[in-house]
Amino acid sequence: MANTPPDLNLDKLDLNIIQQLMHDASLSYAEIGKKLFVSAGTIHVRIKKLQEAGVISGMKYQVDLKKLGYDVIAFIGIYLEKSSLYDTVAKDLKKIPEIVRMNYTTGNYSIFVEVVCKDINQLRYILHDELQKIKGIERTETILSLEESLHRTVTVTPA
Amino acid sequence: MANTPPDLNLDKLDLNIIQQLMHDASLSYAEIGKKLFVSAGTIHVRIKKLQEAGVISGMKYQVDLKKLGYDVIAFIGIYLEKSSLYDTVAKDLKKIPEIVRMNYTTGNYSIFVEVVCKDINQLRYILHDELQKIKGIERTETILSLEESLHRTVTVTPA
DNA sequence: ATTGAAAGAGTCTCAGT
DNA sequence: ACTGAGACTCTTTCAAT
Repeated sequence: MANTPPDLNLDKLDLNIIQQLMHDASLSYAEIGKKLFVSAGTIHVRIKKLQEAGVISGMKYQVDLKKLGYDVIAFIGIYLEKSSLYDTVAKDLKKIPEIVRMNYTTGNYSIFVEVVCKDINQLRYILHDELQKIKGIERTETILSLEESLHRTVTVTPA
Repeated sequence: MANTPPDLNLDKLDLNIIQQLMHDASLSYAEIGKKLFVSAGTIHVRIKKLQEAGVISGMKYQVDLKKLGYDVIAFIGIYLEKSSLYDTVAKDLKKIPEIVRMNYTTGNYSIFVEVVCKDINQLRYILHDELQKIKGIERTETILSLEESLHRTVTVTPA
């Protein structure tokens, strides 16, 4: 359960590169280098090192899911009959493709998930048909997002 | 308040391209084209069209925040004194850089936010010092993530 | 709308410092 | 560990279909 070894000896340059790439992965090495006053080759070496260390992994396009008809974002808090059922329930939840995120949590809920789906009917289907079938869930509480007013990534630049 | 015009006339090819790129933006046009049995030029034209329509926007690197020392993910449900205070409270919340996501919600809470920070001390600081200062917040409820067991994106491939 | 080829830009490797 | 230049690959444009 111990955490990943924390000290990767990342210097200011590494953190600055990460900060750039986590916001825009399309920047060229030359562009990043220019901003940070080093050559494109150096940026290349650093990025390779960061990838090998697993600090940065793949790049993904941002997709506007609303434009694809996915209008509903909901958060669902799940109460378990026994908290020892976490593993088995988690396994079943993962099979539902609309569940995009799942956290084991403290507080009221044992499991907290995020669902993205097309409309309220589909959400009802997930809540009433799919979740009800899973053994070990006592009850659920749904928080429906009416508007997502912020979605960004944390700033990692050194102080 | 009306939604974005839904019909962009996306065909199967468009959806397949989106599906590929939202998982791995580093694929070359030639690679995607090979998988989908069209030329690289066609992929290029389609991606350009999708970008202009805003269906896909920038690409971002995935960053392992744990390896950078960000060990804490928490969800905070916020109760407002009056729900009309949403705009002004939202504006103040956005100033806190550790708040990475914010939704206006139904259910128990009026506002639901996600926080990413380095340790529990920093979380306490955000809860006790930063949030307390914001006018209009009645109280908050914190859900701490002990483990993130799933984080993926919804599947958009046509049925 | 799709294709294939040519021009331009970016990545990757490596010898030198 | 950083640099700069050459080899290679990818993106971008465009004339033809």
